[in-house]
Amino acid sequence: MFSPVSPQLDLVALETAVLARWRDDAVFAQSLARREGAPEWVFYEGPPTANGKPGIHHVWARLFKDIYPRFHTMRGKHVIRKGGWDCHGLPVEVQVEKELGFSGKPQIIEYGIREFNQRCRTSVQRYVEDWESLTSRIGMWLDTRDAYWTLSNEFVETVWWLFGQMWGNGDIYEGFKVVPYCGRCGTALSSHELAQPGAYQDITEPSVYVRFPVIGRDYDLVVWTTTPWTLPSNVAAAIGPDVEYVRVRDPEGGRDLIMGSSRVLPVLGDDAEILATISVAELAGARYDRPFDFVEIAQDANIVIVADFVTVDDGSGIVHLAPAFGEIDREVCAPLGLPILNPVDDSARFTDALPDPYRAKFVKDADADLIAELRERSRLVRVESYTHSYPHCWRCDRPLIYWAKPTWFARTSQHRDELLAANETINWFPSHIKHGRFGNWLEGNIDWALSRDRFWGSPIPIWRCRDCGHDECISSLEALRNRSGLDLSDLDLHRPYVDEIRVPCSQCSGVSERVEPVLDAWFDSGSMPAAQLHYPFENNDQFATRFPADFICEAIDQTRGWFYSLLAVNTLVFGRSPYKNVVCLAHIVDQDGQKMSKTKGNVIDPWSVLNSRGAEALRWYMFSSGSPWTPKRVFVDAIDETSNRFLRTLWNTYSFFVTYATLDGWQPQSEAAPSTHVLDRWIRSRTHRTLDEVTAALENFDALSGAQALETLIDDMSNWYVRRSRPRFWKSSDTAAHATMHECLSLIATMLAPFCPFISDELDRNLVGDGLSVHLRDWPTVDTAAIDDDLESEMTIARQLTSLGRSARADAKVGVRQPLRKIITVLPRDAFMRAEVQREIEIELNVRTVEEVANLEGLLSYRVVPNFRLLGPRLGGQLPAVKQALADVDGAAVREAFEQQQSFLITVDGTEFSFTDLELEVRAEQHAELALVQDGGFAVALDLQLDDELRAEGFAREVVRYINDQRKQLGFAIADRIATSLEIAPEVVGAVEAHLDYIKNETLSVTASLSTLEGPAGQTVAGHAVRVAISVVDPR
RNA sequence: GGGGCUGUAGCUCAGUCGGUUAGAGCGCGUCCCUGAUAAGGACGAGGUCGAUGGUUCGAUUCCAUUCAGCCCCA
Repeated sequence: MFSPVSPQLDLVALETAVLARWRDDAVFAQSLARREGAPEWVFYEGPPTANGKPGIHHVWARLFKDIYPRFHTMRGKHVIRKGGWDCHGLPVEVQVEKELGFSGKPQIIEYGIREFNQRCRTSVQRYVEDWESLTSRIGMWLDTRDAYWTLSNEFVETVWWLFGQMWGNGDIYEGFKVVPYCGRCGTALSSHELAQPGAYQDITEPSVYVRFPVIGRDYDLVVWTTTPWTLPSNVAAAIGPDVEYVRVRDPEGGRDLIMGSSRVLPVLGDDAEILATISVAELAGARYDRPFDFVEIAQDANIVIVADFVTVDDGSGIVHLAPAFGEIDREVCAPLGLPILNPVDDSARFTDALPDPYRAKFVKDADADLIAELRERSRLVRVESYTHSYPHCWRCDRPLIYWAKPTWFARTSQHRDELLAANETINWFPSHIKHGRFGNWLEGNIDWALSRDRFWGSPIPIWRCRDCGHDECISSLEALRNRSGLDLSDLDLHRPYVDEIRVPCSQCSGVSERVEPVLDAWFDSGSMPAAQLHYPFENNDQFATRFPADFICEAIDQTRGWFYSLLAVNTLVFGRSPYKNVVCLAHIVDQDGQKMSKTKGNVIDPWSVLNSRGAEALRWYMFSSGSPWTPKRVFVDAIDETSNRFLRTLWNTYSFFVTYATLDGWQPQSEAAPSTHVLDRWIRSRTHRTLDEVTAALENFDALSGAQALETLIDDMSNWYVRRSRPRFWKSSDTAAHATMHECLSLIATMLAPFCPFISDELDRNLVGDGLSVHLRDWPTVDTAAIDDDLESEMTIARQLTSLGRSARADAKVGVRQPLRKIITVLPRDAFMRAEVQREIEIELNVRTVEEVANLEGLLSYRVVPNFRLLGPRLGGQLPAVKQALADVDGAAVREAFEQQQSFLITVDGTEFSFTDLELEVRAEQHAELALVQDGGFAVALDLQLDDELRAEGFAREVVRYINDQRKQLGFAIADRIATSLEIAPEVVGAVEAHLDYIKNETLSVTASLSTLEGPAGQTVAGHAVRVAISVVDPR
C-alpha cells in the first residue's frame, strides 16, 4: 500500500525528510559506488573563493553543476563530484585586513606575515562551512569531505610542478608590467579586480595641452595628456601615420603650433589661423625639448615617432609617451630602446628625483603644481576639464595609477595559436562565447602576469642568488629538500616559511633566496585538474582518466577568469584543453533587471528562499524559467509562480493517484500488459515521448527544453488524462487506469530526478516502494512501441475541438451539464479521428454524438489559404498573382474539386495551374445559425435542440451536482456511502425517477427515497424546487 | 572607444533552420466545472515580435544601420 499523501505540498518539510534519508542511507555515496568501474564522466568543480557567504547567483551555478552530473550518473557513468575551495588571493587577504582594521601592506608586515596568513587560513575555513551547508541544502551533491583546498601543501606542490614545467619550457620570464596600481594599498590590481563593479568610475580631472618646442625648427608641438604628473617621465611624442597635421598661428603670439588639423577647432577655437599643412614625414624623428627635465636621461630620447594607435578622436593628435606609466607607451617605446623614467615609488609618490614641491607627493596631487609651472614657463596651451571613466581601487576607492612594476610573466601570447586550437575543441554553451567573448579574448592574448606582491598565495618557486642573480626554479618538495639539505617534513608551503629556506646558488658560491611574490590565485584554480589529485606526485592513474573534464560550468564572468586560467595552464603544460563542454551562465538580477548589490538593498538571501519556498521551488525556477544564457530575474513571486504551475500540479496529480489507488486497494503488478484504453495509450505515448525529449535535452546541456517538456507533460496528465479518466479511478472497475498512471508517474519521477531530486525521490519512494532512492536507478529507456504519433495528433485535435465546443456552449449559454444531441465538426482535410478519440469529445462535451463534416456544408463558407511554404519555391514571382486569384475562389468549389479529382485547376493570366490538396488548404470561414465556433481549419457547431429526454438527463445531472455539493459542505469523506431522500417539484419528478439509478451511482447513495414536494422548498436546482436530505450510512 | 548578449502581450518568458492565424504562465474581465475542491477548466481583452533600410514572391525570423538595457574589455 502507498503512504497517504496530503494534497497540500509542504516542500520545506519534504526536503528536510529527504535530506535526512540521503544522510542516513548515504545515498550520494551509494550512487557513486554503484558506478564504480563504469566509464568516467568527468566534472571539475570551479572552486568558489571562500571569502564570503554564498549568494543566490552561486546557487544558480551550483544547480547547473548538479543537474548534469546527476543525469549522467543515472545514464550509467561514474561522475565524481570532488569539491574544491579557492583559498588564496587578495579577496581573502582583504577580508582579514578588514577584520584587523588594516589599510595596506606595511601594517601587515608589521603585524607579521606568519600571523596574517594564519588568519587568512582561519577565515577561509569559516566561510567554507557556510558554503557546505548551503550546497547540501539546495540538494547539490558535491563531495565536500574530499574537497581540494588550494592552500594545501599537496595542491601547492602541484602548482609548483606546473609552474616548473612552464619554466622548463622557457615560458616564464621576468619583465616589466605597467599595472593599475594602488599606492595606498601598495599593490597592483589584477584585471579581475578591475572587473569588480564600481572599479571604473567617471572622474573629472584636468587635461592639458602642452608645448613641446621642436629643436632646430620654428614651431612647437601641441601634446595632450590627461595625466600631467607623467610629463616628467616623457620620452617621446607619437604622431599618427594617417593624420593630417597643420601649422597654426599661436593666438598668444608665441611660436607656431603643430597639431592634427581636425583638432584645431575644438582645441583652439574659431579664431585659430591655419597656416599650412605639415607632413608626417617632416615631423617624424624630430627632437624636442621635454616639458620637465628633472629626471636624468642617459640615452637619446624625446623624439617624434609614428604610431598606429594615435587618433584624432580627442586631444591634439599628438600623444605624449611615458613608458613607465602606460602599457601602450611601453609597447611602443621598448622596441626603440627608449628609456623608462620612473620617479614614482611604490606608494605612488614622487621620489627624490623630483624637487619640491613635487617630492613625496601623491602623483595625482601634484597635477596642479605641475600645471602652474608649465603656465609660468609658457609651455601651457590650454587646460580643460576632462571627464572619463577611470579605474579605482575597489578597496580604498582611490584612483589607481598605471605604473611599471617588475613582474613575472607566462608567455601565453607565444602559445596563442595553441590556445585558439584548444578552444576549437571545446563545446561552448551558449555557442557564441566560443568565437565571441572568449575567442576574441584569446585572439588578443597578452602574456599572463603571474606574480602578486602579496602574502597569502602559492609562493613563486624561484630562488634567486643574492650575488650573481641566477634564478633557479625548484618545483617540488623533494627538490627543495635536496637543494637545501633541510628536513622539510613539517614545512608549510606558504610565506613566510618557504621564504626562510635558502639554497646554495648553482652558478656561484652565493646563497639563493626565494623571490618575494606569490602567484596569482587564478594560477591555482587553473591548476586544479592536476593539483586536486596531487599529480604527478601521486594518483597518476586517476589523472589519466580524469583529464580532461567532460563538463564544467560557471557564470560568464569566468571567461577571463577560470575558463581562461584553466585553458592557459593546461594547454601550456599538457597541450590540450582541460574541458570539453562548458556551460556558461549569465548573471542574476533583481525583479527590475538591476544587478543585485548590498548598497541597493535588492539582494535576495538564498536562505530566505530555501526556508520559505524550498530548494525545489528555487531549482525548478532556475531550470524552467528562461534561458540560462540571459540575465535571470530572481524574485519570490516568480519562484512561487513556477512552483505553483508545475510542482503543485504534479503533487496534486500524484496525490489524486495515491488517494484512489488506496481506496481501491490497488497494488502495482509488474507483469500487467499495457492497457488498451485510448487515454492510457495516449498518456503512455506522451510520457515516453517526453522521456525521449528530456533525454535529448539533458544530453545537450539544455535543461530548459527538458523542463518545458516536463511541464507540458504534467499539464497533459493533469488537465486531460486525469480529467478525462476520473470515473475510471473511482469505479474500481478499471485497474488499467491505476496501472497506467502508476507507470507514468514513476517514469516522471525518474526523469525529474536530476531537476528536482527531492520531490522525485519522495514520489519514487512511495510509488515504487522497493526502498531504493530514485537516484540509485538507471535512466529509463524509451518504450518506442508506446509512442503513437497518430494517436497524439488525434488527441490534440480532440482537445482542440473540445475547446471549441466549450466555447460554443459558452456562447450559447448552455451549461455542460445539459446533454445535447450532437455537435457537428469540421476538420482540416488531412485530419482524422478514430472513434474512441471522438468518444472522449462526446463525454467531455456531454453530447450524444459527434457528427461528420458533410452535413455542415451549407452552413459554412470556405476560404482558400495557399500553403506558401510549398508554393513559394514552386511559383516564385508568380505567387502574388496566384494568391490574388485564389482569394476570389469559392472554397467550397475547391473542396469539391479535391473530393472529385484530387486537384484543383485555375487559370491566372493565361497560365493554368494545378494544385494538390497539400498546396491549398480549405478553411471554414463563417458561421450561420448554429452555435458555431471555428479556429483555423477546425469548426464546431452545436445542435441546441432539446427534447424532454435530454432535459430530464440534464436535470438529473443538476441533482447529482447538488447532492455532491451537499456531501462536500457536510464534510463527508470521498468514499462515504450515503442515504438520500429527495423531495422534488412535481414538474421534474419524472426526470429524477427516470435517472434514479444514475443519481444513486454518482452520489454513492446506497438508498434514495423520492417523494413529491409539498410545502415550501428550501432550494432550487436549475430553477426547480427541491429538498434533499443525506446522511452517512455505516459502511459495514 | 572595441567586443558580446538581450529587446516578442500590463508582467515574467518560450518560439520562429523565412511561409501570411506568433505562444505559455501570471495579472485583469466574464463564465464553466465540482468524487484532485484553500483545486481544475473555458472564453475574452491585450502584440505594427525595439526602430529604419536591404535581400526575398514573402521578414518577427536573414543582412546592414540605429536606439535602449545589460555584460566584458579599454
